[in-house]
Amino acid sequence: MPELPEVEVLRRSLAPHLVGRAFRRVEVGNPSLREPVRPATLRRHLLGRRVAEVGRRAKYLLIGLDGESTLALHLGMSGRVLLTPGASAAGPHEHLRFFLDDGRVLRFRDPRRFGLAFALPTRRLPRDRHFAGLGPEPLADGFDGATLRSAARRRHGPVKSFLMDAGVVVGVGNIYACEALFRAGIHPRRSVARIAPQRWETLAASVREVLADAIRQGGTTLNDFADGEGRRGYFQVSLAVYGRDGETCTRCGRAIRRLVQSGRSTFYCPRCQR
DNA sequence: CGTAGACCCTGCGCGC
DNA sequence: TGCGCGCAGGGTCTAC
Repeated sequence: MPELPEVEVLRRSLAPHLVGRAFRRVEVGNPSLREPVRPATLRRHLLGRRVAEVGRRAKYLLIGLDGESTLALHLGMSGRVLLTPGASAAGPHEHLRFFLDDGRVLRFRDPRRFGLAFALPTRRLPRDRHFAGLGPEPLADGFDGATLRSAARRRHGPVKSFLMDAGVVVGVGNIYACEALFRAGIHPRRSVARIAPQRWETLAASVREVLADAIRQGGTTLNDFADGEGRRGYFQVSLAVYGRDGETCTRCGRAIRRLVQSGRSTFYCPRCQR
């Protein structure tokens, strides 16, 4: 479900409600996410602490507590985080519940259980194995064509897989990789060794633009994405290629095609993308 | 070293 | 209606 825009939309929806709140209780249902949830560790870091900030790194939601500890949540493919007014019963696949001092409950639901939830001292975060190998944030200052071009040195393979490599740039998943390549007019199978410097600039700009547009429109709700208060996104109506196999290209009218790269579907326009 | 494929898990929509 | 298949927004590990 979530790429960078969806996590960012979630972050923005949660921040005003979480900042200043304290954690009263932590309940763990099924602890077997991608890595086992450790209830005792969560409680040690969270209980009695107040939320100082709600941040994001790559596709991780980072809830900072009193500047000392951080709760990291990753939504995997099917994760959702919801803030509800009261302590109603756990819904299906609701694996975590965080009870706040204002009576509200932060709930983590994830049917496929590819998600993650862990807490750690904030100062250790940069060296933590989940974050240590991550590339730059595409929406931060300094991300440009040169960033991508230098990451592509001594590499080969298709540009689409390259864009989805979190060591190159974070937050770009299957939807936005397809959309950015369409905007840049680059064929997803093109080798990174055969992209001219100017086209790297175009691609970097396209990545930033498509992510920013998606955030502005509340993210992409293909199935069930919603922010912390249950509001759905509407960027899906702006998707130019993703999921549009066989439909016409909005720019040239040719049929959008689908192919498979590294086991993932890729959608592209055979005329607009070279 | 970098890259491709299998794999983790559940739910949904489709064709038969 | 029921069933099997393919597919799904992510990331990691292994084999080349």
